[in-house]
Amino acid sequence: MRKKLINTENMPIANTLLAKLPAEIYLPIISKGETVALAFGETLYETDAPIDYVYFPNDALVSLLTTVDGHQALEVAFIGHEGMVGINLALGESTSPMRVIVQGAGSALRLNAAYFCKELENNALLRKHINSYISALMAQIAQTAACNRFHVIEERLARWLLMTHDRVCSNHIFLTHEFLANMLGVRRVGVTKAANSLKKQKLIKYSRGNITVMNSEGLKHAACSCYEKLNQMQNLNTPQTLPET
Amino acid sequence: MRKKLINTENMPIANTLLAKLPAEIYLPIISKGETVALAFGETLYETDAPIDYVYFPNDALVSLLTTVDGHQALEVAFIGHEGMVGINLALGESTSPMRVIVQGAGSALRLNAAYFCKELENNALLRKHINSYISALMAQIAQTAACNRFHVIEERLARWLLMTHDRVCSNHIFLTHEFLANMLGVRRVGVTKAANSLKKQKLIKYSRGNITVMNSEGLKHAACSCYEKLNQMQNLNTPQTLPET
DNA sequence: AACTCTCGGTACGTTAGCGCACACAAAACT
DNA sequence: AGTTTTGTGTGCGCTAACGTACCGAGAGTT
Repeated sequence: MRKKLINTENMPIANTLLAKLPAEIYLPIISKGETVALAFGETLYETDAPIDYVYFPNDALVSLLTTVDGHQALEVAFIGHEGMVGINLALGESTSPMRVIVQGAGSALRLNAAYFCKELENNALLRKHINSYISALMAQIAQTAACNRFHVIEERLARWLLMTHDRVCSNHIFLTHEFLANMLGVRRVGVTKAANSLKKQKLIKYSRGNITVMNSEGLKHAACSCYEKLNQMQNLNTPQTLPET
Repeated sequence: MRKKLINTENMPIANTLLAKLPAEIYLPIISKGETVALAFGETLYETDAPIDYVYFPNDALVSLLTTVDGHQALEVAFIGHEGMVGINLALGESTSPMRVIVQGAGSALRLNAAYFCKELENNALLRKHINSYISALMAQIAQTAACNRFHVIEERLARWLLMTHDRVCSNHIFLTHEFLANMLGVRRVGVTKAANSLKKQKLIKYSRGNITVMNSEGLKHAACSCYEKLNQMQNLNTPQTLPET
């Protein structure tokens, strides 16, 4: 697949998983990979399809989805700059058990599968960090599962918007209700109702796919406790509030 | 903690994850561990508590649980002879992100954490198998999440009973509705209603915690498709039907 | 300017599951 | 034998979410 490449000359590594490694380790890795633009809606892996590349998102946002028979999709995990996409490769599997899509356009460092595996084998520190991330991701999936079971749509929507908001580092999010419904595993109408309620509380505003977070502090109160919990799991400290629009 | 040890002289290794390894690898491992009896209801790890031992269940059954604020527990994964308990250790974490309890009494091979880590480091084949299991477990958690979201209690109950039934290799299961409610993340009354319905269909019978599977084929029809899917993920072929009671 | 498409709002009847409370019988304890 | 505890059944009102369907307004197209 053709990819738009990005000139990385004067770009900081925004992926914090890689950034945790010492420069002498991540620099060669970066030089071997390429920074690509991931487009909104793009599918990185289909269910059970081979993993050709792994991705370390910078400002891109990626979702892991499960599907069941006739139902919609359901997001089970959320990957931003704190993580990596394609972990199954690190576990010795060549395919992805889930559908993986780009949920927020942005850039990511892409490594080809063979190189990544080789690097992983030779580099204990990299392995250590990746393993630790896998562990966190599992915990995240489990927490999300409980959240989906117990919390109402409005709380989950608020959480979801916040998590996206934190990672794109902008008050603007481009997402339709239809799309959100697929993430949350509910009807579009359900999202519309919840979103409307948040709008009435002046926490967000939106129009035809353009969502703006107006009051992120307020949104935190509207969200379930899973927001804080998931942040802690990923060792993300809740970022400082951006100037509101 | 004191543990009832079991004489393993003439016992086959029933744990199929270990059994997949060549004898020259698993025999030393077994000799270094001890086969312990896990009692029903026992907690192996609390949330975020250290992992002192890992377990390879034989006929014991273990559940991974998440909890959220005021709500009940929710089972996110199910581990029997096909797996191992304490995988986070294999990922370099010393604590368990979830509560882990014994859901079906039985025996398991127990290894202490330090020995397990050392063995894992020195033994690439073991590592490979464990990693592959971790990958399957993640997929299982994700699938269970979707199941909990989309399927009705009765289907989920049927699935759950079948999965237990398959692993204990007996038509008898000792479990109260109360307990099941905690696994499925629903009210006890919800379980009672679903169980009653299955009973009326003559698929199971029960009385005060003693559940008997009467018609496992029928139960498969009552269960959601996740049953088959989860079995495939764990490379379990659906076991042959036991003589019905 | 007319057309089409996409996105969001609203409405209606239905239902699975909730919270709660009470009843009853088997088992366990004293 | 009497008392308490535990496991199951039932009932009632309530609500979040469902399926479905229709409508209107912005945005893009020709």
